[in-house]
Amino acid sequence: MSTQGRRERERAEREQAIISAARDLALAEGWDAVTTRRLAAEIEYSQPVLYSHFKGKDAIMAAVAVEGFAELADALAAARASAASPRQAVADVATAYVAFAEQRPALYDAMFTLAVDLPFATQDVPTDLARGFAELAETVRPVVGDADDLETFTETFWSGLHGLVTLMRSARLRREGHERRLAVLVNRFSR
Amino acid sequence: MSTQGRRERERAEREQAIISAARDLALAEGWDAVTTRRLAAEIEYSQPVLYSHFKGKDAIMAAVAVEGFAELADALAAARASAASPRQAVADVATAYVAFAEQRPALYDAMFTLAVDLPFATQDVPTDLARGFAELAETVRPVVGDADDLETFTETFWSGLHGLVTLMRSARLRREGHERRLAVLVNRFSR
DNA sequence: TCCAATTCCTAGCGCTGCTAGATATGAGAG
DNA sequence: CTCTCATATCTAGCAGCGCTAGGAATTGGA
Repeated sequence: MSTQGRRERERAEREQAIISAARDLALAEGWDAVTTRRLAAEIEYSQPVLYSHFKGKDAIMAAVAVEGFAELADALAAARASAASPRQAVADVATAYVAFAEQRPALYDAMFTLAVDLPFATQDVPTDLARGFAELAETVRPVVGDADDLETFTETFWSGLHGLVTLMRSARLRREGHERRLAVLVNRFSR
Repeated sequence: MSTQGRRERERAEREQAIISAARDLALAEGWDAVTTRRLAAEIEYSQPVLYSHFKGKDAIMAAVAVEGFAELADALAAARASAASPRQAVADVATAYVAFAEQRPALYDAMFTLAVDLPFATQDVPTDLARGFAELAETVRPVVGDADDLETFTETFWSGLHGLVTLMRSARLRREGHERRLAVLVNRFSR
């Protein structure tokens, strides 16, 4: 009866191969280059196999995004843990957030601008996304004033980071003043 | 010799008709519904005519975005002009910015998240975009501290607004706490 | 060894942005 | 008034997309 176990394992491996291929291709050439045909060629199976694992291309992107949420949460946690002081932690976490988005732009897109629908309805996505959000919240907790509640404050700070990242990436903001803008944001949210 | 003048005029009218049709269709059904075939049907010409006016679909979206920059600048100017005090102006302009984005989501997308390439290289886009940015800058001028320079401060504030809008629109932030988040942002950037 | 169920692939649908080549239109010359 | 030529426009089609129906191959159990 181990045959069934092997099959399930192989199936799981193939599913992971699809996600990895999509991720690699997206990071290397952008999401427009990630077509179902190229993906199928990459995993050395035919196109319809993809649809036995995922409902469609959007679901594949969502799966890639899920991995991204875990990575982002880890990156933020590491930055917070190694910070010298609570105030420095805010700056370090902000820098880590921006660095994550800049180094994996396609991944960040999948997480926060594309694939609107699916992942937020499932179960494991909220876990990792919430973990990242919690890292952000714990980071700013020491600096949030009495007037604001933590959740609202965190969401607004997050929006600031997200805005900086996306506007710069779409060339609406020049790279040039980035450090200064980030400093202004951190400074404004640190008292 | 007025025939040539008439032709040029008709051609300009047709170009405007293309832009308007694209805009209306995008606002009504989203940019995915704006196909070159539907656009051609809308203006009652064949598809290739579109390509005698614009280099491609992206260029059409860019032209729609250009109109949007002018509208946004007007909306911000109106909000600033009617504000009771400098501090109130910051809140009112922020509200106007968000309202603009929420009421014309497809237009906002064309301006700030899609069509990355073209418009920022031409001449007339910077004009209206710069006008909107200048409105924002003049609004926050009274509240910017001595430590920050106006341009950096404005860009960061803008990023905050953009982040709030986009995260809410992609359902990463619930509509619910929007007013509180906007208040936090305005408050943090008003002293 | 044969059957049935599962797995997988071939082929194709309707759509997209875009374009080459043919056709219709209209202005100016004789 | 007619013919010619340039311009404007359309028909038809290409290559690619996401996705799927139906048949072929493979596999496990009787």
